Amino acid sequence: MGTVSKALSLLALFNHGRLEMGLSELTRLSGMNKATVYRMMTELQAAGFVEQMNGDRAYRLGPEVLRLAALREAAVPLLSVSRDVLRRLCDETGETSHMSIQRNGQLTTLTHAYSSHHGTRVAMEDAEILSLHATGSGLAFLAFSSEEVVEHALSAPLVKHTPQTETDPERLRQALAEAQRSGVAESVGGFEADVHSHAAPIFGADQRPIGALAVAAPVSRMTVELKSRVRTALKAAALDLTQRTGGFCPPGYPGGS
Amino acid sequence: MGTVSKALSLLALFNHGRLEMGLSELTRLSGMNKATVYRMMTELQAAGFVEQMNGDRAYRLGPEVLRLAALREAAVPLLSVSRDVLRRLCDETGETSHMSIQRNGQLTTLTHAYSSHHGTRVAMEDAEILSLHATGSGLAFLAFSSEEVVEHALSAPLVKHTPQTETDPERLRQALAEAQRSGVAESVGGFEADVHSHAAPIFGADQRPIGALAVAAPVSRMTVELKSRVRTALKAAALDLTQRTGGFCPPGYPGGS
DNA sequence: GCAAATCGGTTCATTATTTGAACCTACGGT
DNA sequence: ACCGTAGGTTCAAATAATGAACCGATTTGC
Repeated sequence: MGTVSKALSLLALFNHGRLEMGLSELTRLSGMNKATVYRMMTELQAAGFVEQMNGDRAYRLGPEVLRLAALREAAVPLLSVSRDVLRRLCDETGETSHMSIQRNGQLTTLTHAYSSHHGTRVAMEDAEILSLHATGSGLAFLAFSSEEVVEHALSAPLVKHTPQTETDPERLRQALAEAQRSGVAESVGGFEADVHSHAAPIFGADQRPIGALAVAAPVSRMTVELKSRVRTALKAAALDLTQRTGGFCPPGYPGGS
Repeated sequence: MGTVSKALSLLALFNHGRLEMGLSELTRLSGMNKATVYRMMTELQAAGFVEQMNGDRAYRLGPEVLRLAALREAAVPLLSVSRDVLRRLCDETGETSHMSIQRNGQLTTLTHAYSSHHGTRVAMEDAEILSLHATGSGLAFLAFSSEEVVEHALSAPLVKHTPQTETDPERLRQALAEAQRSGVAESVGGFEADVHSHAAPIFGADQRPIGALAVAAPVSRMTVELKSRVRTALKAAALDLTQRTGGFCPPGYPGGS
């Protein structure tokens, strides 16, 4: 692994639980030498990828990532299109919706929308990592991924996030088969208790899944009628998002050619 | 300069005019050896900072920058607060509004909002680099920056973007003095012909300016009445944004304590 | 109130990595 | 067939990364 990769791996250590980190923490988590980490952070800081605030010695992500994200959006308008699609998906279903993309074997939520239709709703945070086996999004993504990806995901230890989390590979494969048939995957309380999530995959220009679109509702509100409405709206929204971002559905995908 | 900085400088080459670049172009622009650039781009790609699409060999920014931007937003909610502030600023003035931040001596627009009040409006792109001497945003930023920053900006060759661009350092300093008094800077057709922009600075936790908030209108619509409304709304909006992002106005700033 | 631990930051000889000229193959234009 | 340019690869030489030890300042434990 080159020096550049090591430096970038420091950025990968940031997540929702660790929005700020000191030098020692970065050193511990990365397993690298303190001097090495220090020099790398100094270079990352000079480039604006991280910053150290007033007096505080902790590092946090810097403004340059915003500039790059804006440019990425200019090249591939995934977020702006998603926000539009999510807004309508929310309005149609009355529930929280969110979009996530895959990177490095992980699904990360990037944006979400809330409905004001109900007093209670499922709360979301952007940049959260979703479990592949325990969320609707994860299952929707896996259902249309290659066998190697599925095998890799299901052979790893399957975390039991809640008592309801399904961790039996055989039954998970059944869920994937069902999602392949209908185009929509679901998970009931698998990631967070009391949350029933439906999700459909988003495809890239190469017809492979790049992420997922999901609707998350409290278990108590998920009636047969709402399920039907969610599934219909979700399929249309995912197809819309795929097409408007220059993607194509694979031949076997139900509903969209 | 270390290897990491060199690799990150490759990312800095991306801008609105160059959303995608091939290996040769990157090599030429960076002035580095082709093999070096190739290895660095390979590492950046492995980390998800750039990607090469199907068959096409050109590189573009990758999905990892979106994840980092979402985390930066979680730590410092500048964009989300800005979008809210810009929306209202638009509604109040009926004109296009935008927000930009400073990085490395350059002002980059990060987000904007349009009004649907008029049939015509000033068009914006995110991630555009704003001239410091020829835009309201640039002048608003400089007006509250240190003397070294102002001197550095005004001693560099001042590009004449349009026939109306003011390039006389002496008169620009007068404009800065006026902005210091009122808290709002303006530029009439200095960056793009027929665009009249007003702007106010945004301050960080250290009381130094971090960027600017601006309203851009067609010159023909900028009446005395509208100017007055824009200036009032802008001052309130900039103060609001500064405070809601944890910033503080400097002692000498008019209007805000 | 003192000692030990921890923090961010720095040094410098050793070592491993980066570097770059040259080379390869493919492709499009003339 | 020739030339220019593209992306990608090789390997000896040169340069930059590394890490143990060290420093001063806080913080923690007792």
